[in-house]
Amino acid sequence: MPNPPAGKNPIGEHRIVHNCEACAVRDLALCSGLEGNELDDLERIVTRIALEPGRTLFYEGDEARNVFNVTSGAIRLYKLLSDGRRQVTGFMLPGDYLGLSVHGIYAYCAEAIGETHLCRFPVKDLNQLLDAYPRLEKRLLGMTRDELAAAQDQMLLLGRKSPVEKVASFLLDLCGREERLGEDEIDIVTLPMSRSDIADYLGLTVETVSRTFSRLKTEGVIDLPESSRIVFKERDKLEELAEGMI
Amino acid sequence: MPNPPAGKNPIGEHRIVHNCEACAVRDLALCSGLEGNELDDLERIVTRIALEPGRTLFYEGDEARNVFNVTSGAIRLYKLLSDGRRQVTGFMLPGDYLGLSVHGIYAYCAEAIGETHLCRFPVKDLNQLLDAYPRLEKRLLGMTRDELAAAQDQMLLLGRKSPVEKVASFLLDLCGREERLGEDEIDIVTLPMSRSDIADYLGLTVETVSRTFSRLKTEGVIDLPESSRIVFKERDKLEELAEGMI
DNA sequence: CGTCTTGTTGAGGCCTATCAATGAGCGTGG
DNA sequence: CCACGCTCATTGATAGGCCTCAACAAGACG
Repeated sequence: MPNPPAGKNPIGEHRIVHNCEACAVRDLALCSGLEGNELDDLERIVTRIALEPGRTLFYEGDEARNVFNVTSGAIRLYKLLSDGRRQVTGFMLPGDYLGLSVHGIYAYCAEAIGETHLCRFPVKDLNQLLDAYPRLEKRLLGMTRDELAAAQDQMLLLGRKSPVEKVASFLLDLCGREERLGEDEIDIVTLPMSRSDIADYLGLTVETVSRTFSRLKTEGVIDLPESSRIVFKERDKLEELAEGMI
Repeated sequence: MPNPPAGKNPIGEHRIVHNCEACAVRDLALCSGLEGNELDDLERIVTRIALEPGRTLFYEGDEARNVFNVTSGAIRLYKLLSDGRRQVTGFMLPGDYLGLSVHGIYAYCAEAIGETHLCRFPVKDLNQLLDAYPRLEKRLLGMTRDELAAAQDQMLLLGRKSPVEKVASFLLDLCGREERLGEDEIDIVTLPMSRSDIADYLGLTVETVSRTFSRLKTEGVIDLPESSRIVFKERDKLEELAEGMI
């Protein structure tokens, strides 16, 4: 079931895996735990799309016609204040599901960070499947619940943690997620997002984020071979920092 | 519907309204939209409980055996850091549902603010009902989704809003919720929680919260006849403040 | 090689946290 | 009934940390 052009680069698309069975995020995504008919029916309503870096998937306030599953790349979700202040509410990595809507309206903006591939499901069709396959609905509930729990952790971070604690938590969290994706380079994190994205995610400024990275490097807790690669040199200390135990 | 002693006093329990049909939060809670058999079965597994002020319902990390629906009073949900810093992640009012768990473990602490009544549902029993009644599962998904959207708003608040903007947003939000509960005193909000609760909810200190209330009062935006009663004198301005438009 | 974007580092000021004192409300007990 | 002590809220003074502004460095790209 190929394939849909998006962005300027439709060529990339036919390289995308076409069937759920072989999908890289098979065990993480919405489709996790489904079998046979369920998967076939899901596949019937899915469209694979690709986004080039910086491309907007949807805006807060748009009519929520679709939900998505990231299969590769990364998406930033964010909300804006009228004067341009931005809060990144999440980074969606392969396996993550996005498209939260309230009253049929998207609750945040979604933008591709790098080149990103997603599965797109029309809400209308998906709702029918939810009725037919309780397991799918349970999966959706589970993913929503997990995301809510993550949001609560983030509230603790935003409201009560210091900049170092925020950065340490962020790095460890990202590391955990990359591990779950099968990245076996333990203790090395690759940051797909910019300092400005990180700052807006942690409720800080770019300068503070940058200074904090530098400080952690100076103290020997991390190494920073490139600006987008973090090596954990003292994971224990990082974990203590993240929990405010230092 | 009087009134109930609590905590140590199981006697209170039988005084609480016994049937969902007559429940005050019938249209807000988990049970909203259910009928006949569904409601009967739900009623079969429910226990009404009462909590005195300050009483803990459960701790973060406890095994999550139950979920709850607030029927009267108010609950604060919070998370703690090892050194005692606290982040209140939400205030649960009548009609709200609580008991979020991940891997069967509660994701936050829950404490009664004032005298509070709740419906308690054993997760085990509820899960069986979810299988039998898709509508109930949809309702649960809907409530979880709404709460996730609220959490994202709160992230924006915590990460990017100034103290005045935080307080203004908080007051308006609370007002909206009280209105939905049928409080018809428009433009008057009764705060069930302390300044310290508010501070820990907004990522501020008590002093800053107090100063901000005073400032809003001085500027004529609100009135403050008692420390727990807020009168909106210029709602428009408050709304502008909340969205950072001033 | 120049330009643009992104990241890092520096200097300074403002805002909020901190520390401290006072005031208000409430229950208890004299 | 009022005095007392307790908790909670408010207000004041101070200081420290993060943001702001600014300059510089490092890549990315044509």
